[in-house]
Amino acid sequence: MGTVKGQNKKRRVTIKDVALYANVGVGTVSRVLNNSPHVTLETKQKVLAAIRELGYTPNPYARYLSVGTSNLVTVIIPEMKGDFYQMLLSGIDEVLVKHGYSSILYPLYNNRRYEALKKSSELLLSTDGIIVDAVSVDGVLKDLLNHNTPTVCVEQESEMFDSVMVDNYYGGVIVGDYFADLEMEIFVVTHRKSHELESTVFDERLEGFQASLEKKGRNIDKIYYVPLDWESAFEVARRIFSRHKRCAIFTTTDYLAVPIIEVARTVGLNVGKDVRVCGFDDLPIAQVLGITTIKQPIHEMGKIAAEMLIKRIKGKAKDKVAKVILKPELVIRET
Amino acid sequence: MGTVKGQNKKRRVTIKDVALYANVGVGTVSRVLNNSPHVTLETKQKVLAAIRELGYTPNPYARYLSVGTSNLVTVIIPEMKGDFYQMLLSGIDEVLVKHGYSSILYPLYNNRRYEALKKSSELLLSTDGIIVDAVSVDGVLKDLLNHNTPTVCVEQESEMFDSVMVDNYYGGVIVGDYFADLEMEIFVVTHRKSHELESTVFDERLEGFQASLEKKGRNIDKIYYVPLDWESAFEVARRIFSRHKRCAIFTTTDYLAVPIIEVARTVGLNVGKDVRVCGFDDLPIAQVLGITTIKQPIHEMGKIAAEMLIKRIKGKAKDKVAKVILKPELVIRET
DNA sequence: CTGAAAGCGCTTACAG
DNA sequence: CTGAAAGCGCTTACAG
Repeated sequence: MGTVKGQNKKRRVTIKDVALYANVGVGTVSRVLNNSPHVTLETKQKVLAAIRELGYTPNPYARYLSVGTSNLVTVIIPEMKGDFYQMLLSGIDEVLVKHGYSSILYPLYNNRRYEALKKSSELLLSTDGIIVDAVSVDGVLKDLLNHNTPTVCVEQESEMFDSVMVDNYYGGVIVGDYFADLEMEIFVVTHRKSHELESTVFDERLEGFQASLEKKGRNIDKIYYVPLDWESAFEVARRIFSRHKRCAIFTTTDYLAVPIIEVARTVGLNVGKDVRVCGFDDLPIAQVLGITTIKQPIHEMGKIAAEMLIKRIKGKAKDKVAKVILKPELVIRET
Repeated sequence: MGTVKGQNKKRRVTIKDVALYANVGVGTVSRVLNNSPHVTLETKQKVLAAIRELGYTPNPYARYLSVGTSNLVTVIIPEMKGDFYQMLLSGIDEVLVKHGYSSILYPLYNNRRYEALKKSSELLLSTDGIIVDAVSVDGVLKDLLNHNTPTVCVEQESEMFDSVMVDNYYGGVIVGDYFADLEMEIFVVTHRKSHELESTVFDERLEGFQASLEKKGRNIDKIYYVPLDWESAFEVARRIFSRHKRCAIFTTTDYLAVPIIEVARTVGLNVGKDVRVCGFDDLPIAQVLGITTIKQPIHEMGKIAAEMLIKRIKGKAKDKVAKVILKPELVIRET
């Protein structure tokens, strides 16, 4: 079965081997591989048999080189904890799949992964398109992104690429308007962008909140900055409730609201009355725990991003950079 | 800059253009691209300048075709919620990066993504190696995986590939031994594998638990099956504690323990006394909430998987399929 | 319907 | 140190 040519190194079986084995030209093999209608059933079966016998698998890189398209889209996200990214990605996938594309994920949740991306950026970023959530395309990713490959940004603005985002500042304003009338101390639990891979959305939400409060003659009594994990949020929550039995807390994401509520309830406070909590995002968990929050259309945002990208890929987009800004809204629940 | 040859379609600038522009051969351009030491500083700078002027970016697919290696490893996981995968991936990355590889992630959290994987499997799975967590390689992925590309399995056994996992059955046994002495009703909250993309670890843990209990003459009073999300776990928790004020609950992952404890505490039960809860995994959240649990070395498991894979890639592994089974251990905390 | 051949954009011995 | 050329494994007009 096919003379091994001299060396005993395993040589990959190629389309040529198949052609030889099936007694046809490589073009014909390629045609059955690509389901071309212009092949006799007979030859087709001959080729298929050869493929099976030889255990042939096509080399996609060669194909790509030839046709110049991978049907792959790279999605870059800053981390993968929580429900947010799964929701976003499912929106993206919904439209991508419809157009025959698949997505690969690249979470940039620490510096090591950033370094790895830089090293292998070429292959990872040479897909047909790129969607970047939160991680700054005009900043850290600037030198990695190729201006010629279609790119769209989510949760951030960009001078170079299309973008879709929720008006985070405005979301903060809504919460401020809501909290301003409450006769209690006002705290914020948020995450401050601490290194360049992180998102700025939390800061924007905080700014809007602050501005709205000021306008109404109130101010934030204290801001607690925490890393984006529950361990830290739990600690802060314990600290808060050991001193304060009555307060309103704005957590700039529902993710951080969960521990706050857990601790408040554990120490016996009446959440919704003595303690008021407002989150952001409207993650599934917010519905379960009855968290008052700012709803943003995550799934929708993913769909829009993918649609913008497809447009760019197909060359149907305008030259000008497009920008879609979605409005968030307040959802009042028990907390 | 550079005459457009006839048509006005944007043609990608290639190594040839650079060579022409810099007045050198393509081989030389390639050499500076790959940091070959055999280039004069002078020509190197000439080439670099040309690259900059022309805005050249190399085509990685062509490179791959030529050298036959991508330095990329594909990691397939069943979902991305919770801390587990980030821990696993960081273990994998730690050793991968050391060897010059980068990882791309493919979460298979729903059927659409599975279909997309099938469609684009060639490119996605033609990296230098593959690590598959939980999703059955001998089952659903069987026809997608190429026997020639190095592959290692995590959290599952395989007849074809190397694997590393924790002894989940034994972990269940430990919990059983621990619960058998408790004089209260025994419940289980777990997830049952409901479609083929999901993991079987929960079932294995449950089996071990059941076996151990039986041996000691006890049995599970009720098993609650839930989807792997908090929404459902919260519901079940409310159901349980509306009827039972005293019980021991084994949740087959810490992830499911969180809502249980939250609800128990909310309704005023003394968790650790009236209500006992034991989780599985020892996720960070388990430490924060003081959850008694079965600790499994997730990060370590990732490292081992990557090391096995590297061995296969370098051809240094034995022919026989390797299997590493790690032992879990009980960590007693407040609950 | 099918084969021979050119081409995709790189890398890498091989000469010089 | 550097250039010309072969080769990586496909696809796709072009003839037939």
